[in-house]
Amino acid sequence: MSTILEIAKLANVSRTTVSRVINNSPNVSDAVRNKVLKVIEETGYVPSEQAKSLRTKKTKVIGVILPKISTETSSKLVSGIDEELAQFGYQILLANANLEKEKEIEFLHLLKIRQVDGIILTPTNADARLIEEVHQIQKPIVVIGQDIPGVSNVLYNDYHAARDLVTLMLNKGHEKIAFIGVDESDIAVGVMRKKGYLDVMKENGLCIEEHWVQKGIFDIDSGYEAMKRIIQNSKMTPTAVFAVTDRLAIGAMQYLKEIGFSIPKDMAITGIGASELSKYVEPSLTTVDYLNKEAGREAAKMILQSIDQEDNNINKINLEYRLIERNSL
Amino acid sequence: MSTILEIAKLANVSRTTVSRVINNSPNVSDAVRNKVLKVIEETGYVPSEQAKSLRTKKTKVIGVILPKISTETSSKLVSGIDEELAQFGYQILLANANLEKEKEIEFLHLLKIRQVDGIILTPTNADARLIEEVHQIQKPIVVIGQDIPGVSNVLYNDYHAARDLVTLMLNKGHEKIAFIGVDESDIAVGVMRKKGYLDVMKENGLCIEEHWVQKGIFDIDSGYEAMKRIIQNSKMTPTAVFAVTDRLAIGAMQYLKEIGFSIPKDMAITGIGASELSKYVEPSLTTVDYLNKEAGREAAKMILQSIDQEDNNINKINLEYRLIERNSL
DNA sequence: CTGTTAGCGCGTTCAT
DNA sequence: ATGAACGCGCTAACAG
Repeated sequence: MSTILEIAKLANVSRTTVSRVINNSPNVSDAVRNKVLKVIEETGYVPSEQAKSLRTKKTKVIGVILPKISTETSSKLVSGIDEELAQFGYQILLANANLEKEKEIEFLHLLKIRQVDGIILTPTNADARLIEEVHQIQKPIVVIGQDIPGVSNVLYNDYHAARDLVTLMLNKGHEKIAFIGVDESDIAVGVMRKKGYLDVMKENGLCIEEHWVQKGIFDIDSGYEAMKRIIQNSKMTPTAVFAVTDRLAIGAMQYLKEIGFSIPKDMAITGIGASELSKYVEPSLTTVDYLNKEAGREAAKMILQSIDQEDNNINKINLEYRLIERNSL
Repeated sequence: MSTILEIAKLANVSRTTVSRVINNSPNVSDAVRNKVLKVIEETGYVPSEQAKSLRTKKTKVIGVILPKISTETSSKLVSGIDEELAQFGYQILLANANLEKEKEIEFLHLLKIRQVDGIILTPTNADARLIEEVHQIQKPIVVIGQDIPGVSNVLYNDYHAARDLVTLMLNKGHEKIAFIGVDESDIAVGVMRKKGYLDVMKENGLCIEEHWVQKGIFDIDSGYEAMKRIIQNSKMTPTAVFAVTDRLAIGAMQYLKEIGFSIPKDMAITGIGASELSKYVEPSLTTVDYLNKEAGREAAKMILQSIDQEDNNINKINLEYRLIERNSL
């Protein structure tokens, strides 16, 4: 790896001039410019982004903290983020929290140390600890999916999506609707989607049997187990289930099929996420599409904006969602 | 962002001493050490990884170039890479080539100027241009999925997997077997899997009708279209199809279902990849699992090794694969 | 138009 | 055990 100084010597100019050539400064004579360019060409010299960053205080890198790296949601999100960032020469430094709350905070620090220009955080919780850390980061940051006060947010409309789905079930004639959720430290998925369910049920004077409300984690198996508990423990078997994610819903379907239930005749079912799977399972799953890629794009736009303008005005946007009616309901 | 100098002043010591404390040098008296640590604590000072890298020539960052970011394969791969790297404090700088050959090369350069400690490349081709660039990178590099001479490789056993699959079809009594592949600039998927198919057919004295061999890109729709062409143009309708990816296979299934074919009775079908989808489509798809996460892990191990040992010995490993027999055959 | 001088924030001899 | 001085590779004043 040659340095700018060597190029300068070889071209018989000062380092400054070489720097000017590299950065397309207009104040260089064509003769000198060509001479320098030629030397650069010959030596295969590439300037160190490293050293450059040290001076300019800009790294052109955005840190992205994901809850779990190998999920369809993350995948789409990153894809959207990258699409937007790439246009402006930014790259993504990945951090995988792997569903551990502590790691989210750890990475927040690590990314700061690495001098990233901005951070996009997708947390699975909205705990006080995290909120505090987010506030102390002193860097452009946008949080996806959890409403954290005082910072920019890209939010899914969890509450309304859940309401819409449950309402749809009601309209199809279901009254005994069970629920498969996740832990409530996750405000968006755990609390808001559940609230949507509870509110609609309440508003319609429908009562919910104790065992109808179950909790899983974010995978197919736990959906299977949750459904099993519903079937085995309920005094009155529900006619429909609302699962807060597609995977949970698909796990539930697995169990139902296993015990010989026909879907949606014996049991209707819905999920959230519009995963690719939801389209191809039998029967295809009624769900809502959160447009994750769009979310990623928006988050990227917001972070770039706050980097450019150096303003600290926070803004929140609520993403659209799309109800996809299919055959499981 | 405070600097090491400020800490030094506040603690009434030299920058050197602060540096020693940070790096756990033994040659510091406990009194001084505690004083410095206290100041660091109070100010919330964090050393700049940036500046540090400039001196040490190590960034603790590995660049990862992916063919396409939002695919299950990439997802698993990155997950495996990250799992391994995280243990040693390395992070991933992501680069999405988006199936454009030029971008793979572009990113190779970009990652180099960003001073990453190593590069993991997953190309979709093995063109001369790329090979040349890979050789000139002067950085630890490992290539996944394409056999590029002169560098370390993590390889899938494309040829044998294809052979196994086609042989399996033969054993089930099929003789008229069609093929859906991809472009042959992709040596691994395009050439080797096709060769596996052709060889087995030939060795068994089976002839292949012209229209039985079709090509798609890496998505479901193109599998649908390819299958359509096979059905519509073939003089003799095949009884089985071997698609080189699950998505292609699933697209083909879509078309077959649409025209009322029953799978596997009227037409058997197999894919490659063991995507989550393959498990849940109806009927479930016979495929081979390439253990992508494992591939990522291996690649990460190899890159770390060549960083540590500064040896340039290249090594190639062939990954195991697992045949998964399901109901589409 | 071009060069000189000064750092950016840190680690590392080499003295003391 | 501590500190002064130097340099990593680059950009940004300020002169000329």
